[in-house]
Amino acid sequence: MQEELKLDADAYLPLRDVVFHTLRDSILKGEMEPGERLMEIHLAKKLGVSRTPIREAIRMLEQEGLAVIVPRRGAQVAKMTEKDLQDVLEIRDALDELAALSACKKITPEAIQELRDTMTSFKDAAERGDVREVAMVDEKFHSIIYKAADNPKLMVIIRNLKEQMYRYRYEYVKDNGNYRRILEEHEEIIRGFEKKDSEYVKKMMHAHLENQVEAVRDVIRHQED
Amino acid sequence: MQEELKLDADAYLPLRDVVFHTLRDSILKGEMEPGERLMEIHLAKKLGVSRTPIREAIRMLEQEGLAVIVPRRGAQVAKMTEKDLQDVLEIRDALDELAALSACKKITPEAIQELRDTMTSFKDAAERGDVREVAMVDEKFHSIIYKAADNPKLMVIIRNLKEQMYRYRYEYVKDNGNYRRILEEHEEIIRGFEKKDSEYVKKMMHAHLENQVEAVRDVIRHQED
DNA sequence: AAAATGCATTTTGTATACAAAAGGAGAATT
DNA sequence: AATTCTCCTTTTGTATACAAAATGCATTTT
Repeated sequence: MQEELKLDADAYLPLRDVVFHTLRDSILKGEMEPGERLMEIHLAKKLGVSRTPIREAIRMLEQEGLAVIVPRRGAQVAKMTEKDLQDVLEIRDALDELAALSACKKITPEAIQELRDTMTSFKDAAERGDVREVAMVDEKFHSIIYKAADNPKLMVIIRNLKEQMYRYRYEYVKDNGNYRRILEEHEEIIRGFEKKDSEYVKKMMHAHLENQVEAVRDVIRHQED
Repeated sequence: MQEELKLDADAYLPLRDVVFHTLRDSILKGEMEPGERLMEIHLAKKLGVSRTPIREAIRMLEQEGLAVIVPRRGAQVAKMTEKDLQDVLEIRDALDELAALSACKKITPEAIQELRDTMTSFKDAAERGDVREVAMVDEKFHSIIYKAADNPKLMVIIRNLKEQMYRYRYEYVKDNGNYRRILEEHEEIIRGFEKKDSEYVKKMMHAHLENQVEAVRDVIRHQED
């Protein structure tokens, strides 16, 4: 009796969440382009639900910075200028530094081992040329650090910022030439954690982000509006 | 004909915004306490509108971190533990540093003069014992810096974080003993801007925030749950 | 007495209806 | 030809109705 209690905890999901995830993925994958209008009735018909959950999902998207709502005029997929992106990256830089410093103080040997494990997965995926996997492992590496920083609110903010850049980031990890560099930087960061050398970690984390900055900037610069 | 076009631009405000502001003020003023339930029908009757704008307002409050929604169970005014507050302050510290550094690079002589002007207003208000005015002027001082940093997204995030602390901050400025210290710190920060000395500004800004941290921590520590 | 069950009530989730504003196309005016 | 005006369509804002889940309480059961 005791074992089968725990049947799928998220069997029920409010429609607004389903719609939210659907639209969010669409936007992040680039299926819906920046500037594209999000019309309630249209989306409602397309997804087979009423306007209510659509409206709520759109508001959730706005909260994530993925949609912009103008009263009485509806919502559209958020556009980003190069300046916007630069602004976001500046904030991420500051917050990743904070996360790294906090993590440096609090990180456990187990978490450091986890970081090492991701390195192995990263190498594997890189050798296999599995781009999606590489991206996920990279993501995981940083998640471990955020978790070690032990500041949930910080995590939420960083996740939000990342999401806003996500659309423009795709290209970066694709570029195989970067794998080696990323790997080395991760290595350095781990070393910093082991030595509990805050200043070192800080410097390495900035350098690590700096490369992404460059890459993303290229992507956005070459896109046509 | 030309002149009377521009009659009050915000004559029309969606009800959701009106409700949002009403509830937000209630929460910030402490009229609605942390943990208090936000029930749709109840609020709708109380404010004389339907559930729809109430729901949307509640979702906006969640976005600001002032409410917490649990699906199928409704929303309540967000509670904050000391740890939560500490986390928020940590982030604010990092972002205020960023803002100050950016501002230091970009600030104009005019903006510096504006900062000086707020000093005068601050002294005035302090002498008159006008607590509300003191708080507003202090707010303005920092707003000038955020504006000079020229990063709208940063501004939004900081405003959000401030809002989450607001309820717990009231007591701080009330304490007259702090006026002098605040004034001196502002003075130092301005000096840093004038010298374009990033490191100095950074140090002063941290010190400035540190005092708030202490004060707010006291407040939350002495509150009963 | 404690735990489990069932029922009534409350509350949220979703759909739908109607009102009001915005947008666009074509006719009328200059 | 350009501008204004009017009407029609589209779209959002708000209210309301109904369904489904959660909650609380009394009752039953152990």
